[in-house]
Amino acid sequence: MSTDNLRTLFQLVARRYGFLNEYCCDTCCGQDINVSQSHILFEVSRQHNPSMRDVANALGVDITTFSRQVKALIDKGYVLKTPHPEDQRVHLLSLTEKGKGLEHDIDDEMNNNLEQILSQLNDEDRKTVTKSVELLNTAMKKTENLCC
Amino acid sequence: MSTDNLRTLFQLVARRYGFLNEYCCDTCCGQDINVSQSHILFEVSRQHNPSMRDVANALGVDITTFSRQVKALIDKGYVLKTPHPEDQRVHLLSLTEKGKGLEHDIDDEMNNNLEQILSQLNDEDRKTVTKSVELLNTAMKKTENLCC
DNA sequence: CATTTTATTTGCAAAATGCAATTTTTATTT
DNA sequence: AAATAAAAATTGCATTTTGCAAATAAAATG
Repeated sequence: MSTDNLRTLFQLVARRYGFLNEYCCDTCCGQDINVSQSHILFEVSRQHNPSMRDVANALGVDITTFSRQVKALIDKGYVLKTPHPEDQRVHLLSLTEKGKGLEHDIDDEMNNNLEQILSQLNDEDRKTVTKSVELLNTAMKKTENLCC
Repeated sequence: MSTDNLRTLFQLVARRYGFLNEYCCDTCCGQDINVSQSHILFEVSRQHNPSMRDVANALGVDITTFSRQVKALIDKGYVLKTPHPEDQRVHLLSLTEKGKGLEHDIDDEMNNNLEQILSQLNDEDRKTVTKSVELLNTAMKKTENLCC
């Protein structure tokens, strides 16, 4: 069927998914936040009161760049930063109601678009893909030491 | 099994694949080129004598930024730019031998790492994943109007 | 032949990046 | 308990990246 190697297939899917991310980020918030800021919303929403470092590490970005992006999100009213009750060095991140709203909108839009993509497949293929993404997550998590 | 929604699963896989990309790019060329330049190598290698615009469009990047990144790749000896024989406005891109070598190294490294990730799966799951990436590519290609 | 369109490049200003150094707080050592 | 080291986060600063607007050059259109 396809003559492309594994890397090529992954590369193209990742690229197209990246386009979808940009598109949904734009659609949901105009130009109020950029894509890397939407990644921060996603990760803060996923984790429970993470520290700055937690999120920066998860996203694989430099902590100093991250610090400034978070400040931008705070200024825009999407994120809160509260000192850790037992360790004043640490600042915990959370989403404001506005931030939760935006993150929810983006998540919705992304899921809708992914549904639309998967709707091209028959039920069996669809299940195959869904299962594969889970398999991939598990396998990649185990192999995390490969890159970072 | 997993309680994450579709978007979350995709987001994490895409993120991890991005890490892999950075890692392989670093491993193969030190700091001689950056990740977006490696994307250019990948795309120029895939297409047959594409124009500037062809590649910029495929990668979804602004043509002016692209123009400068290509210039950097030319200066480093990875890419050639030759005028289109029938339309002097158009410049065709190709890889030098050095560029082909680097692209090949990165491709190799990426495939090896992906193999290592998939090696955690049994044969059936592995086939499931491989087939899914192909299915996804096809479905995403058809739905391309969604975002760009 | 004049005008428009297309491909690409540059000017320029804004944004993002990351290293080094700093500040603040906690942990460790003696 | 004082001194030192380590950790979390921020800021200074210089470099790189970005993208819009304008410019250039060549082809297409009228």
